Amino acid sequence: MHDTTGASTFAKGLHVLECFQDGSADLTMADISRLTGYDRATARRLCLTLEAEGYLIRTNRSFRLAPKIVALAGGYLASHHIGKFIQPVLNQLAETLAGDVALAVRDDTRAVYIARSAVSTARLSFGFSVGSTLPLLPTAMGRMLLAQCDPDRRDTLLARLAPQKLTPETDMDMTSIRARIDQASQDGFSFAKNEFETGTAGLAVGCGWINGCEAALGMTEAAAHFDKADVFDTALEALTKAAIGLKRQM
Amino acid sequence: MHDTTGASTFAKGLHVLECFQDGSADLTMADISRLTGYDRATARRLCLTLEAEGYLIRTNRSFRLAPKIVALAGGYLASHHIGKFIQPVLNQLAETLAGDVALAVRDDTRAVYIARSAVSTARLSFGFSVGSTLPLLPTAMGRMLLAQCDPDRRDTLLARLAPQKLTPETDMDMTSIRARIDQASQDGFSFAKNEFETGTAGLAVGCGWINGCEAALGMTEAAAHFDKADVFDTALEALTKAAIGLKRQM
DNA sequence: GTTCAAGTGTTCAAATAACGCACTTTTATT
DNA sequence: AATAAAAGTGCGTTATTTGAACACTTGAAC
Repeated sequence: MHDTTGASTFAKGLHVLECFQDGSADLTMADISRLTGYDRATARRLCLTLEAEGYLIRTNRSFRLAPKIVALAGGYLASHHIGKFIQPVLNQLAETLAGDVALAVRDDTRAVYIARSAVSTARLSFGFSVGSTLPLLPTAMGRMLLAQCDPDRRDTLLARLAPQKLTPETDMDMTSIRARIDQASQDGFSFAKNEFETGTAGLAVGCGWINGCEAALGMTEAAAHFDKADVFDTALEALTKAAIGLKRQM
Repeated sequence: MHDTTGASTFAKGLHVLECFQDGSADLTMADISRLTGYDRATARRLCLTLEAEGYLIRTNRSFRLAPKIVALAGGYLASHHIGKFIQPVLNQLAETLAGDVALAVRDDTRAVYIARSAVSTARLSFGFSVGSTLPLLPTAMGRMLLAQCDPDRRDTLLARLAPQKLTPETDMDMTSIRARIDQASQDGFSFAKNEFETGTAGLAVGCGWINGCEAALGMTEAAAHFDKADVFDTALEALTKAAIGLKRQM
């Protein structure tokens, strides 16, 4: 039975690469065989190919990602002018708000940071960087991204997603989450506090589409920071303005 | 003739992905077939697999990178604590120097930016981002990376590299370049001006190794900026101090 | 030092996935 | 309408991938 519309060996190899996605530093061939479910011999061939092609580095018996993968991501960032046009806007915004801001796009059921800026006086180092991912349901970013999807797409996605209790305050009720997304769609912004990580809050506004992917611009801060209404309003206004500037360039 | 120590189909697929590395926005299947030399049918199977796995997005007949590749790069960055520990140091440094700083590692014959920070008052937007690559020979970053290689590795690399005339001032003499690298190795820093891009200069210091890859910390500025000796000295000192702080965390 | 468990390397015949040609269809251009 | 370039399809051939079996290495425990 031939399926001439795909290369299954290649797909398997990509699955091996994806094992390293969540930052798990070191994986042995045996780990990868278990994670992917492929035979040990198969996992071995794929790992060796990745090593030969410069995507993995081996030390003793464990493999790690090589920086080559970052260069590939650079292709995405360059083709969308992230360095040249987007990043300066985010730097400006971070300084204005004296905080931590990021631009994210939706990749299937998660948000991916594609640019980020923070001032050194930021109260916390959240540990996010370009390439960091966030779940869609419990974050302002994620909800704003969902709010930007057309209704069909949004329904399809929501049907595939189930809330996970990340903190005591994570909203676990899909009806309620759906309502917040609808609200975000109307308001043009979304706010979430203590739902993803206790003590932190996020505020996000829509930012158009990047090559067909919904984009959102957001700010992450200590939860208490947004308590004063004027702080919230200032941030929202600055984000909104910046988003308009960004949309013009994409 | 079997070679059981590799998966050639997988390697071909990776080569297809690499076509998008240099920021070429859109490629058709025919483009990819030409670029890789693979039969059109082969290129098609690989492209469709990449699309199905979420790495490429198709619009009409052209493919572009999807943000998923950025999330994979995030795995590299997270496993090396770039967001949490390295980035804050770079932010601080960029503010101190009121400029554009970056941490790069060597990936074979090029430098890859793995973190970057700039203040919004920076005179120019150089257009670099995480994932941007630089040639090793005509840049301060690249020379500093080569300076950190052990002599054997350095020789092997230099034998594979040929200078390219990027500006009228690009040093094209390998003997001279080799001398500058030796100098960098002794001094602990490297400086290059107008060799990569007219009007810009770079200053870089060594920054240890990240998972076996040489790393360097550098600053990019308008060429004239470094003319005053005290500016140069201040920058060098700040870079050196920051590099020591970074090395402690890696 | 010995034992054991877990991981790794190697081989080979069988299975099957990939190949690439030839042909058709679609799309854009003139 | 005519043309060229790109994309999609089917299929016999080929060669790559597969996975079980066996051997080797490593490191921890005792």
